[in-house]
Amino acid sequence: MELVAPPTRRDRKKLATRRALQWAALGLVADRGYANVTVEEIAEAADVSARTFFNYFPSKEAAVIGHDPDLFDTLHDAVIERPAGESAFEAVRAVVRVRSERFAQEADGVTGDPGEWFRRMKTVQTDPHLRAAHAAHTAAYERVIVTAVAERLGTDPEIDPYPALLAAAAVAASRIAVVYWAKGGGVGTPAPLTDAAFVALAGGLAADGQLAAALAGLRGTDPQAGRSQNRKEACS
Amino acid sequence: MELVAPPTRRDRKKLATRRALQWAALGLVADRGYANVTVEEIAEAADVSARTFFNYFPSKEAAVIGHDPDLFDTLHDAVIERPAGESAFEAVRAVVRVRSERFAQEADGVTGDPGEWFRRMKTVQTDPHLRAAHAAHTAAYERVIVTAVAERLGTDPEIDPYPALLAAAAVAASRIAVVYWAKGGGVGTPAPLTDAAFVALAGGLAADGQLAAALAGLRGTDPQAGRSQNRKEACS
DNA sequence: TGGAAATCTGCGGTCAGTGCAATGTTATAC
DNA sequence: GTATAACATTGCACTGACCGCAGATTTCCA
Repeated sequence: MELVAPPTRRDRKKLATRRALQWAALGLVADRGYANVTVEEIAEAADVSARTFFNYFPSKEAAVIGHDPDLFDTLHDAVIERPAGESAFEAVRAVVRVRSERFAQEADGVTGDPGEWFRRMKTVQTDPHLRAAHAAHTAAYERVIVTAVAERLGTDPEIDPYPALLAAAAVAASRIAVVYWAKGGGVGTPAPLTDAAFVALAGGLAADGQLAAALAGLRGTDPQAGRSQNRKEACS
Repeated sequence: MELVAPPTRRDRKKLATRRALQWAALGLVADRGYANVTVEEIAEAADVSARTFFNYFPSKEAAVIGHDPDLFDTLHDAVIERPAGESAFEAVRAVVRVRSERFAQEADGVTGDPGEWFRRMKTVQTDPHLRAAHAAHTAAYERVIVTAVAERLGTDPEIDPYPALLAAAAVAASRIAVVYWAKGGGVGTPAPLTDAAFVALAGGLAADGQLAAALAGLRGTDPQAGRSQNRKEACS
């Protein structure tokens, strides 16, 4: 009853194994830290052999991060296929916004436990090794946007820096919005924060005055976040 | 005759070994690709044991990327110690600008061969593994700026997203400026490009009109860059 | 000149990641 | 329903990154 091709039993098993590995990897790492979990243990928890693990993910990092093999192609196409009337800026904003929303949906979706999901996300942002892996992933994301924007504009990204700047701003806005959305407890969707970050970045970071509204939007979404810490504080 | 402490023989040897390892790593990787160079070969080329390699660098990547252990502390302090009259925006811009310039100076400095230096930089930007490592390094750079800005402003970066946005924009501007400066052959310093990227990012990405001047600045610096490619072109 | 301290190195070990070949499982043709 | 092709799983053996340790060597300083 699917749209394109009914997924066969093989496909279903494959997807299940993939999810099991990913979920096991995240869980174990959240419990014990990235360095204290072996691939063998992850595979064990998902009830497959260690060798099979590497048939699904190219590295231990990839399983924890949750690398979707054709996400990037999808994003590329999404930028290209936005209405021709839209500026590149609008097209990228729309695509990134949708991506943030879909990402947030996973918090509820994968299991019925958003709290567990947030715990694991926090791990990814905390562990040094995983932070590095995530940064690499984000950079790849950005590269996809660069080439898509250049293609859309018909310019050569090797010469025209505009696609690079736009992609950097867009990906940064998305990334920061999701982080602060999660810090605020993950209420609703990060889309308004994404928009606010876009406004802040693209509308003029320097003009502190005109920035206030956008930042108020970013801050205001998490009313329960304690302000006890909102004082000067050195962080080592 | 140094300012703080006369470097002892030990220090000099240590620095020399460090540089030798780094230069050997970059050279071998530029020749044969990251995956086709072993730590043992790098150590061999620098005339130390493989075990000693890991006394200098925590990983193979670090040697190629050229991780300076206390660069981040320096940058943190630089942001803090900018004149109190400056806005955070101006302070960060100044620090990032200086950093870009200093980075560019290495092109001539390390050896008398800037061409060789550019060849190796290109490798870092081309090889997937090194791109990932570089992205991770850049993310760490950005984190340092975030905490420094927050400290300077006396806000908590966990709550106030402004430091994160500013740092992201600054680091992105710096990174893109250096890349396009290098693509243009590395004439002069990347500082004007950094400024232009700052203007583009901070002054309003969306307003295509007002952006034209900044981008013209970015493009115009490499007059010899062939415009034969400056046509529509899909990049797979 | 004689230690004290830092550095270099070899050794043994763990674990990530890969190619290969055997085995098991699912899909398909008849 | 069975044969067979296609694909997935697994074990095995191997390379190479990386670390802790302990002994040898070099550099420093009194």
